[in-house]
Amino acid sequence: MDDKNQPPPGSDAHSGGTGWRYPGYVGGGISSLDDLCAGEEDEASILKAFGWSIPLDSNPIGEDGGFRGFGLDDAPGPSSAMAAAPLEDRSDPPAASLLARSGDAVSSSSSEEPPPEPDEKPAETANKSTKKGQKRSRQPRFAFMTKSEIDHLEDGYRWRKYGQKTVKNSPYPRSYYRCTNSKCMVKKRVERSPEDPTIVITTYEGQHCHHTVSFPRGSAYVHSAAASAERLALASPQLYLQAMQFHQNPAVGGGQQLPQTLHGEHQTSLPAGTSSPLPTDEGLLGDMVPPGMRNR
DNA sequence: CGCATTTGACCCGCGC
DNA sequence: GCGCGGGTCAAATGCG
Repeated sequence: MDDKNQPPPGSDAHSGGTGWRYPGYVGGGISSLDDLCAGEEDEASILKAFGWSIPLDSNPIGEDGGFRGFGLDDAPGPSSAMAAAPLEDRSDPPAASLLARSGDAVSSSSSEEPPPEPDEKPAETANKSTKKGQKRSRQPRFAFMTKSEIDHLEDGYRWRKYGQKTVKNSPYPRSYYRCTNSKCMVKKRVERSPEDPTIVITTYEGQHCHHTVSFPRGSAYVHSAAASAERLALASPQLYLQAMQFHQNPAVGGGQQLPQTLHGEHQTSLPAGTSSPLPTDEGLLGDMVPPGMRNR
């Protein structure tokens, strides 16, 4: 433990590019963010919202990296492997498997879908075992890879790091973050690909039940395309999907072009794994989607 | 002072 | 049953 977390000095945050894939998305289920918080862990609905029952194969995007993302034309990045896929969780060789699986049978795992977790909290006796025994509830997860110098990409939410661990098949530590919103159970794991240190693998677990925190535009805040992309995917898979379709069939989007912020510098492989209303954050949309595409 | 990060310990599930 | 490895906790520490 000595390495990581510190972006190389001078590294200007983002760089590189990637192509990406996504697991497919089935909308619906949650009508508002508040529903999520209200339900406080209504895993069933969350699961539905995530739509993990959709096989990765349904991915409209071409095979391995065939698709390179929002008009990332000259994306020099390894257009091959960027992937975003529902994770089956545990016992998986992090990056390697993620990459490997992104192309094939992820469907089986996703369709298998983690049963709404019996989650019958055993007598919530406020003892230690409860905290931990809280049954490592398996919330749907999805991961995506971003070629970036920095580990913790800004995504519009505030995260508190609660742990860091060295993982077996990687020389890089894995960091664990939790949304600072007390009612929000979303977690996030960040690690670097052992194969390509320039790639950051971010795994989200759960879904935000609140809007993004203020996003200081124009500030020193890292406001990259990648960050925006992440936020978009997290906040609105539908929109995200549209954006993707748009990319593939410009006609869908009225032939407009995607914002330039998506060209160059930082590219992110994204999933469309969540379902929730759009964030109130206009900035994000402004970056990601042409006004005409916004559905609200 | 409040909040975020660090870090060692602990817990838990899984494979052997 | 045991050991391993991943995930989480929580006290200590740092920082704005």
